[in-house]
Amino acid sequence: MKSCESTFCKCLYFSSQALARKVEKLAIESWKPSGLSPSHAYLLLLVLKEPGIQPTVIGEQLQLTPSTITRLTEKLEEKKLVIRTTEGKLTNIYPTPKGKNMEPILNDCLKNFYQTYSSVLGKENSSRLVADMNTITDKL
Amino acid sequence: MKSCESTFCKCLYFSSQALARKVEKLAIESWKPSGLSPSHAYLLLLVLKEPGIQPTVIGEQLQLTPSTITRLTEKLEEKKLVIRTTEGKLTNIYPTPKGKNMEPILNDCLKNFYQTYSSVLGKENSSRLVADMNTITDKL
DNA sequence: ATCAGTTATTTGCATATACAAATATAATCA
DNA sequence: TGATTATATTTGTATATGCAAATAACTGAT
Repeated sequence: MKSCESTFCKCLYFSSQALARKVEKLAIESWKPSGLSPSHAYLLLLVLKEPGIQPTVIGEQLQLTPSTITRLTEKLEEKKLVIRTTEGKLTNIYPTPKGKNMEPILNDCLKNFYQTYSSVLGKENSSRLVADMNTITDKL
Repeated sequence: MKSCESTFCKCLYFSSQALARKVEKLAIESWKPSGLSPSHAYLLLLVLKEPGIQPTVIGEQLQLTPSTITRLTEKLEEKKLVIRTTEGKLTNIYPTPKGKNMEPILNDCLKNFYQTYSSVLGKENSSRLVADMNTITDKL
């Protein structure tokens, strides 16, 4: 499957959407062993790295809106991987023991994902691309 | 809003998702004058360029699945911008007169969108980025 | 101490998209 | 010709995500 060749399809809209979808597929594949979707997995990784982290902070890190974080967290809570404690207007999210046990497998998945795409694209290329995309995201 | 700075957030998954979301927002803004979402607008542009084009072909061009094309087309049909005619297993999609009238405004939106992002990023940069992203999408 | 404004989180609703299954048609080959 | 396989499209269902509004709590000025 080649990318679109017509004039107007060669634009940032398609390129970015199409790339994101392809990468998402790859990511879903990579995280299958954990039983989590990439977003859930990244959220859990973040909670493991910073136990007690708050939804807003997670949202900034993952570049997702607060409501999305709420939804993702709910699901992780259902699966008993994290717990939320609320005091005042703040909510803290902590990993449960079950969540902590996931750490090694999550790291494996992450490493796998990284290796898969960087072997396809080359380490240089892929990290340059990532850097470029981040720069541009910030600029827009 | 700066991009994520933790190690594992600096990966292709986040970069591509975040970029796609930002670009989508920009695109939504650009296409507002047409009253269509970017996907609908691009689909209509394609139908205007190739009247009678088939869903499968559109899907290849826009890099969306057939079912998504069906859904997008349905909405354009509701708005009386296109019509579908089915003979045998094939479906042809044609612009209606009302759809044809949209062409100038759609082209304006397209031009606007393009100019907005290339003025932010620089013409060189943005077309290189698009090219890179397409290459990588094809490789993955 | 109270009221206005600000911040953090959640909820209700809407959208875009995909996958898998269903349907319908066409093509091939024995 | 008839059976099987392949192709095109649609439908049912599920997911991720966002926006806007609702809650709830904190902050600061008077």
